[in-house]
Amino acid sequence: MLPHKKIESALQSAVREVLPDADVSTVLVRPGDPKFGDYQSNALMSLAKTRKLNPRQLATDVLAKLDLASVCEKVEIAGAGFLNFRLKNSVLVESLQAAARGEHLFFEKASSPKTIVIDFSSPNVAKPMHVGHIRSTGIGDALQRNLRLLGHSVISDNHIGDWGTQFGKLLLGWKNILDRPALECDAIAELERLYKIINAECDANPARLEEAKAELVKLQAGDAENISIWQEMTALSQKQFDEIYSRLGVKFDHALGESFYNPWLGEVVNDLLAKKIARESEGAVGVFSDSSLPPKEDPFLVNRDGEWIDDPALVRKSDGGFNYTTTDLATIDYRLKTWSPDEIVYVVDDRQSGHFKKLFAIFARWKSDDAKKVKLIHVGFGKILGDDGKPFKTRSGDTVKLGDLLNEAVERAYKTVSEKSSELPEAQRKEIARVVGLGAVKYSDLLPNRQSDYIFNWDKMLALQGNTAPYLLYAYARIKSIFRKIEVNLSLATRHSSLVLAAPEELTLANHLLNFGITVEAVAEEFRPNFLCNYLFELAGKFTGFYENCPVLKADDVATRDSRLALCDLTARVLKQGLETLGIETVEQM
RNA sequence: GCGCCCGUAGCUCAGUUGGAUAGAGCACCUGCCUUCUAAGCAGGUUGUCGCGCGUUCGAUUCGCGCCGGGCGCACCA
Repeated sequence: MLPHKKIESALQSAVREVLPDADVSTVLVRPGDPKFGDYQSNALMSLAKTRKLNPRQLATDVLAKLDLASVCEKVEIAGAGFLNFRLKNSVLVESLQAAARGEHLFFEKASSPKTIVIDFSSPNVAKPMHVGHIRSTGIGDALQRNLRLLGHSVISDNHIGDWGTQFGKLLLGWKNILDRPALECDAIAELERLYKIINAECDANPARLEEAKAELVKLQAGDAENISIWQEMTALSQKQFDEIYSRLGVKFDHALGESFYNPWLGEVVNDLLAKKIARESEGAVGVFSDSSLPPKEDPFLVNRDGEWIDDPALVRKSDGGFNYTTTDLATIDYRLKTWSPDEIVYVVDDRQSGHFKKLFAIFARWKSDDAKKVKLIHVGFGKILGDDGKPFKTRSGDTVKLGDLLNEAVERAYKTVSEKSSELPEAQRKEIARVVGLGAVKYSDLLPNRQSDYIFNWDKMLALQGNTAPYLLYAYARIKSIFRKIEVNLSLATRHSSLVLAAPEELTLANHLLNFGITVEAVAEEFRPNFLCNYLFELAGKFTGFYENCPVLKADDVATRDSRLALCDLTARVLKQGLETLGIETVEQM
């Protein structure tokens, strides 16, 4: 058990002795200001507050029942009622040695693993994946990796947009103006061309729009020719998706697109109608407010000029077609029946938060028993902006294609690595550029708090100074460089050497290694990969402090050298594991 | 109009149950390569945490009201 868990557990039982009815689940310890100790807890102050007790007195009482002699130095009460803990050096050393022996890597599997469906990426068929997809794809992948690391059973599902009104226009275009050679050359570009032309025609000419709608109706009715064309378009798009995902190293357990749920949509609407959850309105079918909430909190009401009016979620259009709410309801139902998850997590743009509020509310009304068994979570994120603070576009005003973006990142990284490390063979520089370029894009997207919009900046993400992927990869490469300079069997020997932690930089680094688990748990708790980014940046910084001040290969004696080698090795392993959890590869040299 | 999100150093952003003196990077200045990768490090300067009120022993964090910005608001997803 990791030291902070031992402290927590002892503290919780001490609290139970003093306050038998207290909920100790919030009695936690956190890394604190090193000046006060290695860990601190402020939980007693909030406990005292709700019970109107004197916080310092409560701390004193709890302290009297607290037995941590084997783990900590003397526990101190400070300020209004903080508890400060400082680990015994022997405990710190033993924890690192256990890690060096391969017994753990400073994190523990969840005590009660959950089954979690995570829904992310969701690109659209017949459209190029664009820069915006990096957000859902990168955050979603980092979260699935993080949750898996903690031992949860994760089912990732790519809810591809392979069904919907755009196919009416695409079919019309395919039948009338398809350029076969162009399709074979660049399928997505050709499909995009068809869509743009027909879309413009539909805007200008209502008759054209009717033609497109007719194609859509035929498709939805199962017309053989239209189905066959649709299948070809889907297959061509899947090739594009596979190529991007393979570059990004992103894997899905399933890719059940919208079309998969098509057979159940009619039933969903009929059931909603039968249960009086939905009703007809202006020829469409929608779910309206059930007046169970005050208007302000009711997702099915909106205020127009001082008056609360209906803002329903439509589940069937007046032309008989279905909306994405219908598909999403069928999807939740399918997922519950198929996987019985504890949670379903949607990594989708924050602008759709209104949709998810409605969706979750409808599901709770539709299948209230099932809804109690699952937590539906919308993990939203902000937009990517350009220098001007407006949505990130190319110079000509088009959306930036994801493939182009990745190419440019790798090219820029190649230029830098060729300048800085011209002595490396070209093939190796290319590989470094690939890892650094892709890592930089992913990392810069994961670093900001996901809720906020962020400004895209090539120079910043590829900079080697500051909180960037290249900086972290560089720290890793410097460690690996040390190991290249020693014999192989010596590096094996260090795994069993005993550690001596004496220099302040060694202690700081060692303590920080111990916080890896707290960090990945926080990421999983709040679905915020940026916590891990910041942890790794601090780790790299603390390693650099150690690296500058504590010679490893030229240490004064063999024991110190081996101890420091072990510390280097552990740091490298945590960096590698952390980056891998963010979906970022490492290089041995750069 | 109503709802949601945001407002922290000159710029870009962190800030984990409310907690101890609010932090990074960039930029600017000064140093450090006959010692493990200088793509690095050390030091210096930088704040009415949008404004006000409230809750609290304690508020950047919670509540209310303003101001400023973004997004959303029935047959697209």
